Parts: sequence; structure tokens; C-alpha cells
Amino acid sequence: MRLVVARCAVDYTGRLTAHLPLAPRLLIVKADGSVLVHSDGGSYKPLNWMSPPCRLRTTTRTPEEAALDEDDAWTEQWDVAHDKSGDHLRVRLYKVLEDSAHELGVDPGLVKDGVEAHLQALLADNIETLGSGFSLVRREYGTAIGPVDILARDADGAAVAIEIKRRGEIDGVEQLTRYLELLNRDPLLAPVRGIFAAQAIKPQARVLAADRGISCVTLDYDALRGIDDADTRLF
Amino acid sequence: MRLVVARCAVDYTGRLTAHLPLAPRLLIVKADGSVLVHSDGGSYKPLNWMSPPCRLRTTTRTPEEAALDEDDAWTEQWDVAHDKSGDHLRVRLYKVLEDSAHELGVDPGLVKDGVEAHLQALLADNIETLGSGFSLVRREYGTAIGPVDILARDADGAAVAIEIKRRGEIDGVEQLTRYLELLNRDPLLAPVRGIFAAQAIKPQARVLAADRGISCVTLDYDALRGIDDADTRLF
DNA sequence: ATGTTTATCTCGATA
DNA sequence: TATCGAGGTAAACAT
Repeated sequence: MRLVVARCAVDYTGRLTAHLPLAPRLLIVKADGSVLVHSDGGSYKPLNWMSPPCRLRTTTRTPEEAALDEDDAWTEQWDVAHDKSGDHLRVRLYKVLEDSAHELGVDPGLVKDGVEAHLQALLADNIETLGSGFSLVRREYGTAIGPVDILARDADGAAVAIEIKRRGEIDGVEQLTRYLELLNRDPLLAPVRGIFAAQAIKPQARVLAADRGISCVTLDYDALRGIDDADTRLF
Repeated sequence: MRLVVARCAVDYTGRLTAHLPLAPRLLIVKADGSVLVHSDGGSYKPLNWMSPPCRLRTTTRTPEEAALDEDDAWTEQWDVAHDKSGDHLRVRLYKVLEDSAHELGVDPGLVKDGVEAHLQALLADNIETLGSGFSLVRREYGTAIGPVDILARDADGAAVAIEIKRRGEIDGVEQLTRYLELLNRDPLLAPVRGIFAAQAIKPQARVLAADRGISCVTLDYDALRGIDDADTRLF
């Protein structure tokens, strides 16, 4: 990993064209050749970047050579090309404030907990939170267009398809609608009703769900985990 | 901006919990207090981070103090807390390989070109590229569930709703379908047909569009811009 | 390799 | 301030 702090100007051409005027910034060149251009603010997104796989070609000029080019006195130029897409990033360095390099090796990686997969597992384990008498048929119930998160049966034995999202938005309702359409063609299952379950559901998604006859349920991750932990402790 | 390269371990609790085991990484502290943890690969997104607004509290131990804590001999600990959400990031530094700081100032910002809004403007200006006799009714034609990109009329005076995407995917077809359903309830407009226009349209989106009776048109950004420039030059 | 879905999404526009 | 839609979405996961 090479770290450069420098006054620089950046041009990107690819799916769009973008330009960063001359200013001091942090430039990171990673081991795979990818490049990040960061300012001293904003959030984790770089101002500009090139993703791997890509090739970095460096052109250098002496200060004397640069001085001859009065209008554009850069001393170093990086041309980073993405092999497949043809995207191109050009960084021109004007004044280098720092330039260092380190060998970091491959990272052992991140351990995560609390994402949608966990929500699904928790809800499957505690399916009766959706209504008394609910029973799990199976998680990831396959259909021709992909698996439904959970298929269950309610107290009356009627099939219920459940779509789980961390954030309930309109797309999720559309997705569940497509699943329901397919599932209801199966005479062994029909009629199948839908439940849209999420930690938070946007108003537009609620309206669309209501229009499609789909119920909405708000999930409380911590409460579900609490129930689950309590269950586990019983054994 | 402070740059630290160090062997470190990271823990995050917030919308999820995550842990990074001990390994050498790049740590960036920006002027607004935000923190990024980067590995030497897998670009763009940090392994872990804290977005502003947040507060950074640093605890340091002398090497002697650290040595006394045999199991966990960190010399410096960062506690980064997000004020609103209660998210918390803890970084423990074990061996610092580099530690530098720079004043970069506020970035002048990115100049972009070629996004969807531009495509929409270009197509509105050159609506006849969709068919001879086409005329623009208006851009961003409002409906109860949001504005349609373009409403036009064809040579026969029939209404046409146009959805524009940079990349034509299944979501865009769903969106246009919803608009068409609503627009066709308006007796002053009905029947309204749909055109799905994008720089590239995925096969699945094409299939769905065909199934819904929606035409697909591939847009050539450079050609449209060429036409537009030519038009402009005529005046 | 390709398609699909998620995301501590980020970011900007808008009501 | 909240909400909504787009993104050079990126990245993970399944096919």
C-alpha cells in the first residue's frame, strides 16, 4: 500500500466523466493496483477511485521539466485503466507532501452479525411471533424465480409466504408479489397470503402492500434475539 | 487528516456488530472526526468505519503499561462514538508503523457529467428519435406515485410514457408498469403505452417489458449529445 | 462467468 | 427534518 498526500487534479472517464480541480488530497494505491482519492471530510466514499482489476502506469517529470510546462507544472502523472470496461482515471500530482509505502498482507477479514440472514434465522426460529399457531414449513422455499425467505402455515393451516427485509421498501413488496403470484398457481399451496416483515417499513411500501393484500410486520431484532437467547437457555 | 499504519483490532457495535482481528491496516482520521479502517485490497469500501458526526476519544498507554497487560498489549485505543445513533467503534493499536498528519482544507468538490438527468434532458430535446411525429408533452410528468420521466405523444396523438434509465433492469420495467397502470386510469390520457429507454437493457428486463407490452429503446448517449450539439449550432 | 440481493450503503433532491 | 430515488452503486452470494 502506497500513501501519497499531494496537491493533485483528477479526471475520470467511464460511465460518467468527472473532474476534481487542483487541491491537496490523500491518494491510496493498494496492493491490487486499485486507487482511492480521499478528501479530508465526507464519509467513507472516496471522491474518485478505480476498482480492481486495473493497471497503474506512472509518468514522472523532474521539477525542471515541470517548470517548463508553465500552465500545468505536474511532476507525476498516474494513468489507471480498468481492463474490461475501458474506464480511465488520471491523477496529476503537483506538490507531494508525503509519500510512503507499507506491506500489510492479506486481511483476515471481517466478522459480522445482525444482517438480514440473521433476521431470517431468528424469525424462522420464532415463527409464532407472527401469530399464535404459526408453524414453519421451511426457509428459502424455492420457486421458479427464486426462493421465498420463509414459507409457513397459520393456525388454520393456510400457507403464508414471508419476505424479510432489514428496511422495507417498495421493491420488497414487488418481490413478494411476484412470489405470491407463482405460489398461488400451486394447487397444493393456494391460497397463499403474504407477510412483509422488516425492521422498518417505509410508508410507500405499506401503501403498496395494503393495495396487494399483503400484511406488514415490524421486526424488533433485539427482542427476537432476546427470545432466541431465552429459548436457548432453556436447554 | 491523520494517517496511521498499525497492527490493530477493531470492534463495531451499532446497526450490526462486527469484529476485525489483529492485523496491520491503514487507519484514517479525517478532520471531521470520522474514521476509516482500510486493508491493502478490496478497494473503495473500508473494512470498518465511523461516519460523521462523531467524537473520537484516545487512550494511550506507555509500552511498559501495555507490557503489564500480557493478554492484550495495546498501546493506544480509539473510541469513536456516533452522537445520534449510539454506534460505537473501538480501535486498539498494537504496533504503529506510521503516524502522520496533514492539513488538507475543504475540497473544492467533484464536477460530474453524463448522469441520468442529462440523458433525460437530451432525450426530451430530441424526442423525435423515438419515432417520427413524436412530440414532448412534458418531463417529470406527475402521478400519485411519483413523476414519469417523460410524457409524449406519438404521430397519431396517442400518449406515451417513457422511463429512462442508464442501465435498463427489471426494476425500471416494474416502475414504468406502475406508472402506466395509473396513467391509464386517466380518461384524458388512456390508452397510454410505454417505452423503456436505457443505454443498455438487460435480457431479463427486455423479456419482462415484452410481457407487459412495453417497447424497449437503446439510447446512444454520444449520438444524442451529437444531435443536440448540432441542433444548438443551428441557432 | 453471470445474475441477484444486500448494504453500518452514500448522496443528493425535495417536500 | 424526513423521505425518496439514484449510484461509476460496491460487495456478497447463489447459479
